[in-house]
Amino acid sequence: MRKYYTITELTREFGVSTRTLRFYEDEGLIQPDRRGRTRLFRAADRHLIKEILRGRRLGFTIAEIREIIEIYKGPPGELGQLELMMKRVAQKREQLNQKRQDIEETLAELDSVDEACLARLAELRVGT
Amino acid sequence: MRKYYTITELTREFGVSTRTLRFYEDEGLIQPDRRGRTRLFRAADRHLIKEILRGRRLGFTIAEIREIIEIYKGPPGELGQLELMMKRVAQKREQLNQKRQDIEETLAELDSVDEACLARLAELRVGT
DNA sequence: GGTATAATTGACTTTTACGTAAAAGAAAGA
DNA sequence: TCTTTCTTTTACGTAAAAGTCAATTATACC
Repeated sequence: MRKYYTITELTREFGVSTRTLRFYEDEGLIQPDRRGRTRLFRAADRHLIKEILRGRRLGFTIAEIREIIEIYKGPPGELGQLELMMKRVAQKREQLNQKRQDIEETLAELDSVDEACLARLAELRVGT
Repeated sequence: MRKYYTITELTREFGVSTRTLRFYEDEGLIQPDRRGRTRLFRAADRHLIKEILRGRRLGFTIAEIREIIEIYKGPPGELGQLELMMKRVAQKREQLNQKRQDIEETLAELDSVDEACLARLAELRVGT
């Protein structure tokens, strides 16, 4: 287990710019330590970055990603808060299910395009 | 089968603005007919809009959505083109598989959050 | 101790995907 | 005919998510 990661280590690992990581810090998504003015990222920050980029790939906005991250921060103690949290989880789950369905549909269409291509290729080989 | 849809019919059906549909036309994603200056959308346009919005939900940019739409336009005749097309299909499939994996991971984390919530609820009921 | 190398902040710019407002034509109902 | 209700084009505006550039400041290596 390493203690700290530098910002450029992480930009290389994840293929993002330093500007991006600083932007995520400004947005409050990560809170790296400091030694002087230099940022020191811990494993927790690194993990958060992974989750941010995952959300980004799925087309979530920063605001939506923030929601997801706050959900991860663990269940609160109070009853009302707990119910609110579970409602949010249910909402996110619905969004994700919608996206999953969108993916399945798109993949199915790509499959049929692929088949059509193969069919056309076969025709060409026979010599249309 | 209806012949034409007006722009507002479609905005209501899909919950988007007229500006959005005109924007998609400017971008060359749809090509509605005209009667005078008024746009008349056919079933094919309506179907394309569905696919555009599906891509949008998945976080694809307009450029990426355009790529997908051009793939749908059916296999070309020439060999080189066919191979290029199949390569593109394979690329899109990879992107979608990545997104699917992202979704599964996120859903799994939401599941464990949910469990933690339920556990905490049970504790509260017993009276911690 | 000088000189690359890496990191910082701050400000300005850019791109994407529309929103919004203005001005005007066309169709439809009272 | 008057008034709504749609629709159009043109043009400018904007929010999100960084990119880019400049001016500094440390750090590290030789």
